[in-house]
Amino acid sequence: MKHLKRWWSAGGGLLHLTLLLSLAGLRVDLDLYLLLPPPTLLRDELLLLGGPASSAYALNRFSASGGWGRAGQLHPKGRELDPAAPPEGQLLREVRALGVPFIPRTRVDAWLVHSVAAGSADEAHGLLGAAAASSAGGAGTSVDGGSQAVQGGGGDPRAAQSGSLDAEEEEKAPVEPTAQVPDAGGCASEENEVLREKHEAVDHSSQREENEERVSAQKENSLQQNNEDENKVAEKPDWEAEKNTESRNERHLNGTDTSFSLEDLFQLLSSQPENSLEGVSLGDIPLPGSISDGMNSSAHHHVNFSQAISQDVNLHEAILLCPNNTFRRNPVTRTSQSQEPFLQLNSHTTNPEQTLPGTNSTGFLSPVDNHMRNLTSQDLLYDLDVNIFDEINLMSLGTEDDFDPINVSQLFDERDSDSGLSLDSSHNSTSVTKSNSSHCVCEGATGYCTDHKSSSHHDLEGAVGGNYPEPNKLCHMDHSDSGFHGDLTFQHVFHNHTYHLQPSAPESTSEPFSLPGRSQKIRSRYLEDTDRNLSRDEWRAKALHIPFSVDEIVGMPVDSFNSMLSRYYLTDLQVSLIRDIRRRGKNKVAAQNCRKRKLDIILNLENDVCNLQAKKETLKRERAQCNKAINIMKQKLHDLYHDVFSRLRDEEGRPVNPNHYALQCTHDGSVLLVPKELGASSHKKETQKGKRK
DNA sequence: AAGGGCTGTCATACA
DNA sequence: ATTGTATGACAGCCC
Repeated sequence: MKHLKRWWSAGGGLLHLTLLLSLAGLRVDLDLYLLLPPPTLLRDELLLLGGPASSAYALNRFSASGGWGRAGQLHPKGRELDPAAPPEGQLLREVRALGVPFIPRTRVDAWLVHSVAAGSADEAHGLLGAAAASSAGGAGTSVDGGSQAVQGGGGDPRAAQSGSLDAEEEEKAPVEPTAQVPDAGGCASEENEVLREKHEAVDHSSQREENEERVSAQKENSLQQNNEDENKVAEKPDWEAEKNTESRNERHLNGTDTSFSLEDLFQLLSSQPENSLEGVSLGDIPLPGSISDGMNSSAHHHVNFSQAISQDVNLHEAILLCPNNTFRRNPVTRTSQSQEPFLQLNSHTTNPEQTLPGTNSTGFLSPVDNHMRNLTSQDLLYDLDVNIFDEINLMSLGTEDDFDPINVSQLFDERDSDSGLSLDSSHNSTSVTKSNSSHCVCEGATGYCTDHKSSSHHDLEGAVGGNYPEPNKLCHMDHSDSGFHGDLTFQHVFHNHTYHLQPSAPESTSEPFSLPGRSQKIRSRYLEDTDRNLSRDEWRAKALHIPFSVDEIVGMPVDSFNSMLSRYYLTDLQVSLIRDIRRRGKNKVAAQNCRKRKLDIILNLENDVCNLQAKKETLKRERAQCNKAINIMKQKLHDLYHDVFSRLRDEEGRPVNPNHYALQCTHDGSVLLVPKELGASSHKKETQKGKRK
């Protein structure tokens, strides 16, 4: 934390940092995510360092803060900004106001957003805000404060600053510590204190006063204007953003990529005097290619910035193509190692110097860079206040795709509550799909999805885990392996788009986003619905940043499952949750099978009943027929009997009385006329003899 | 609003 | 002892 404070307090260092953040903000959604370890590892490393960032601590903070009180400061619904909400960071709110997933997936991502938004980097806000807004609104979705900042930055740098500052003040004004949010009140005030400290670290009081005056005047029109901007942007066709991406990809594929790279930006910025950098916005930078072309019209500012920000690929190109880059690795190797979270931790520590070789060459970021270079990973992690990490963690949770902190808190608090959502609910047609992964692959060498739809993918799939490779493909985690390589910082690149390509995911369906003609509102609605369709376990896994998908956890063989648990460095809480997810998932499938089986049994029994009833009717008919035949035969026998007796005569010629005599058949086939008494007795004797035999 | 169906989850027993 | 499976019971959601 002291390093951070040093950064904040040191003017030049702060400028460098803010510029670094600004530049990183161009790829906050990408580069920093690549360079930083997953929060789990951060927390674990903190735990190893003796820090209180254990899972239990996190949970305690979680519960102590009123569930997701802190995270609740972040608007669960991106577009519906609550003016009374506590400060969550201007940039964050701007981005979230865009309704697009500018999502800090890592704690440091969130920290970047949070820190910059805290007001200590106002001079960079024009850059970062515009960059973030453009990054988030890469598909031409910039609205609200973000668009204001961007539009201001496009024409006049000062206007860009003021625009972003205005937007910031607009957002901050209603969220003063006295914000009337009961559930997050305590946390809000606490966080506001932190924000205030950060504000005091950098003196922008004069600007703030000016802006506050403007805010009071513009406050009334802000919401209306935001709505207008939103509607305006919402009507922008999707093909516009896709067109930019396609053109960029085309240029990249043709090897004539003249697009604006971060390396260019570094050089441009480094060529500027440090003092003048404060007023630098992207609008001042002569952006080559289509970007600069688009800058001619202020009406296309946010689009141009989208283009500029969408050059995130070029950051990787700048890194990958750097001649000093000793950590470049062939894609196969990177892919093979792209799934190891632990390596992301290493990449985190190597981030400052290894991921920005161009900055070293230019010496642009030397103060910060040197400072960062002197820091070990433990220093960085230990110096960063654990509370910050927890905040960031919650923020990152809260900012991920309309994340509803209340829901998550309920997920943890109310074990008995049922979401009523099946796993398949996330696999329905509205689920985020991986069909867009091909789009990501086309992004070029980085293979990273830069548009917001891809970002949402990462949130939905990456956070929960997406499609990780089978454990046998995973690199074995070895903390003692200090010989990490900087190229591991790119693991997420391949990791992300690789598991997007995994065809095994049952939820893979065609993404509606790829359909032309759909409005941004539909997209946002779609994202919201998609998030809502996340099952409880998926939310839980997402909340704990478990790097496996629920389907994987459930469907994995026990050997692979145990191997996976042993290979990954997971907290007890994560392991417990994974086992619970597996148990619940298995049991859910078992219950489904059980019910299906029960239904089948019932159906079979009903069929049996029907068949037996039919058979019974048939047997009844047969019995009736048999009885009828028997009666006929009886009648015939009776008639024959009387006919025979009518013809019989005794020795005196008199008719034989059938009541006194009976006809008896012998074994030799002859028929005897015997008196009934003798016949009865003889019959008895024969039967007795037969029994004796 | 009541009720039935569906689903997820838990507890328990058993293999 | 652990794990998976089966099933009754319960609760929540939806129609």
